[in-house]
Amino acid sequence: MWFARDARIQLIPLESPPKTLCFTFLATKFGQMMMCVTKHATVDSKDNFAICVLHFVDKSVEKTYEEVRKRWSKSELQKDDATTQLVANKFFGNDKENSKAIPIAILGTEFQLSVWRALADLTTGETCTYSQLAERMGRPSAIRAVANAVAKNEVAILIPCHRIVSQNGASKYHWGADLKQQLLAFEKSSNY
DNA sequence: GCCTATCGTGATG
DNA sequence: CATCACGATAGGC
Repeated sequence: MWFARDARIQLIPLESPPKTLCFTFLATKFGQMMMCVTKHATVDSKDNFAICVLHFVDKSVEKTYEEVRKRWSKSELQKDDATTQLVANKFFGNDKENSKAIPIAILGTEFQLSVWRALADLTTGETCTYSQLAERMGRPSAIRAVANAVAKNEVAILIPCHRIVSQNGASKYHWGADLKQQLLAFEKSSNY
């Protein structure tokens, strides 16, 4: 499983943590991932599921689960392969047409939302430094704060935090700097 | 390489 | 509330 190139996303701010999160583990091109989806009331449609969490399993499923559980301690995590897989197929299927933007439910401060929205503006393969991003947001001196917010992104790939690199090439990543490089290399290659 | 300015967050009392 | 420590930084030396 992988995502369509230039997939469009729709960010839906949450006012409070969802009561329940359905989750499953998915096999992807770059390894196993944990995905959580939630019903949200903001969109008026019958299939109103939004993606809430998309984490790489870099150590073990237990570790990943534990991390997500801690972050979403107010929500009940419910193993639900069927529901989650349904959402995944709907938006990530190879043969699906991605006419619809992928709904992503996010919970964060105003500042964090603005950082994540800025991330969503980056195109596939495009990179940007932390300071450039800060400047783009009109907060040129809030570089460290921007980095903090970038690091707290819960939805890997779709909210492309891997496209932010440091000015000297150090370039850290929550799930490993090497994975970040792989992702960027892949985005720049022609076989996306 | 080390030093420091910088600023939003979360923890703590 | 007030304070504090902490970064996926950057720039000066």
